[in-house]
Amino acid sequence: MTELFFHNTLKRAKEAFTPIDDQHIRIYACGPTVYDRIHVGNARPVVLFDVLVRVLRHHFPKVTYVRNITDVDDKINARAAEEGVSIRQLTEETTKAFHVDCAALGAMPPDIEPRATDHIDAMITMITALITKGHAYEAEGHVLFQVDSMADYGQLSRRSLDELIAGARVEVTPFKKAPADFVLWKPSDDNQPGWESPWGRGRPGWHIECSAMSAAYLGEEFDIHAGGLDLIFPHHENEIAQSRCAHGTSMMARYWMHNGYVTVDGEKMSKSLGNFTRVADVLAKYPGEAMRYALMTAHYRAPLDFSMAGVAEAKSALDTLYRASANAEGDGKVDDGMLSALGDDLNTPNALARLHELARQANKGDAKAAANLKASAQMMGLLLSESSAWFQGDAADDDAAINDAIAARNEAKARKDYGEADRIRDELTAQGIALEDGPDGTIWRRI
RNA sequence: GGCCCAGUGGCAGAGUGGUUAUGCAGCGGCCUGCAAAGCCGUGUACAUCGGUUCGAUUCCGGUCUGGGCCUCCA
Repeated sequence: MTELFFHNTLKRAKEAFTPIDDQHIRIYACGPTVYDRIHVGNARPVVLFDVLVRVLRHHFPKVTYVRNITDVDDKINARAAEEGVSIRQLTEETTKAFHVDCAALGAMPPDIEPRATDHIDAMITMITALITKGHAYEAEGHVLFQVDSMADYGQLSRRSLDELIAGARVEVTPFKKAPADFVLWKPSDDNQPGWESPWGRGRPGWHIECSAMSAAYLGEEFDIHAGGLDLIFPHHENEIAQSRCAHGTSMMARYWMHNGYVTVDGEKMSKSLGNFTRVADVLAKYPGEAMRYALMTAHYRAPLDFSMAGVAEAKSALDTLYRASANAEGDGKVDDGMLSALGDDLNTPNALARLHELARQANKGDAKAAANLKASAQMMGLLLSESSAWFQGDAADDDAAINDAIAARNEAKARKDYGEADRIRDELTAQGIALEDGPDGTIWRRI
C-alpha cells in the first residue's frame, strides 16, 4: 500500500507512518475550550486534521478520531459570570455553535467527542496513581506534578528544566517544590465548579483531561496526537509527562503533529491580541467551503496569513473546480497524484494543484477526468454541493423570473435583436446574475 | 536571555542540486453577434553575503528582516 509520511514534532523530522496496529489507527486532537465561538485560527486544525483523518480512513480499515471538549476552565467561569449565565448554559451553547461552524467548514465530526466534566473520575484516578508512584505531591489543597521526578521531561519541546527555571516566567507559587511543577488538581471555592476528591472539593488542572480521556478511548499508547503549535509547551509536554508517568510507558503518542499559526499581517491571530476574525463572520460573507479551501492553500505547518481577500480568491478557485466537475459522468476514482501529495505530510497545496490539473483535462472534454476530479475533491471534503446549487444557491422565488428573462433574451437573439438581448443581460447583471451562453444553451449564476 | 520557525514572480503559495508548480489577478490569441466561461500562449521568482560543487533558489556558515514559544492560547 501507499506509504504515508508525517512530520513528527518529537523528532523534528518527517517520518514514514508506521501504525501501532494497522487494523485500527488511533488519533487524538485537542479540541476547543467552549467559552466563545471559534475564530479562524481555531478553524485551521479543525479543517487540516479533518483532512488528515480522511486520508487515514482512505488507507486504513478503521480509524478512531477523538477530539475533546474542554468544558471546565477558569476562562469559562469568568465568561459565564460576565454574561450572567450558568456555566452549563454557556458551555452547551458554545459547543452547539462549534458544531455548526465545523459543519459549515465541511469537517466531519470526530468518532468520540468527550467532555472533560464527564471524566473527572478518570482524572482523579490518574492523579492518585501519580501520587502513589512518586510523581506528584499534595500541597495546600493542590496536587502538583513534580517535574524533576521524570528523567527525560522536556523531550517534545526540547527544553531542559534548567532552561525553564532560567526563563523565570514560570509561575512562582509558595507551595510548589520547584517552579516548573504544574497543577493537576486545584481547590474550588463555593462559587467555582468543583468535584469531591481525596484532596477536597476542587477541579482539574488544564493538562490532565487530555491524558485521562485519550487513555480512556485510545489506550495508554496511540498513534497520533495533534494540535496547534502553541500547545507544544506546556500543554503537550505536560500531557506526556502525566501519561507516561501514570502508566509507566515509554511514550504516549508515537507521532505528534502540530499546525502552524494563522496570522494577520504577519502576526499570530489570537484572542489576546484582539486581531481575530470569527468563523461565523467569514461565513456571513462566503460559503464555508471557500473558508475550508482557503485553509488548505497553505501547508499545515507553515504560517497562513488570513484575509477576507484570501477567502474571495479561494471562492474563485472553487468556482473553477465546480465548473469543471459539472460534466462528470459515472463514478470517479480518487486521483493517485492527489493521494500521494496528501500522504506526503499532508501537502494540501499540492493536492489542490492536482485537482486543478484534473479540472483542465475535464474542461477539454474529458468526462472521466471530471468524474475523477469530483471523487478526489470530495475525499478532501470539497465539491460537496451540486454544481448548480453552488452557482445558483438554493432554489429561490426569483428563479422563474430569471428563466423567463433568459428565454426572452434568447428570442431576441434569434431575431438578431442584439440591442434587446444585451439590455436583458445588463438588467440581470445589475441583479447579480451572470449569463453564460454555451453549446447546451444559456446558464446563469449568482455573482 | 534560552529554544524554534520563516523570507519564492503583481498577490497567494508548493517544490527542486542542473528541465512546467498550482491558483488569483493582468496581457495577447482562439471561441462568441458581443460578452462570460473555457482553451492556448505570456512573467529574465527564489532576502543578502560567503562556502561546498562542473553547476545552488535548493546543501553549509554568517548577516539582515519578520514571526513564534518560554504565561492562557489552535
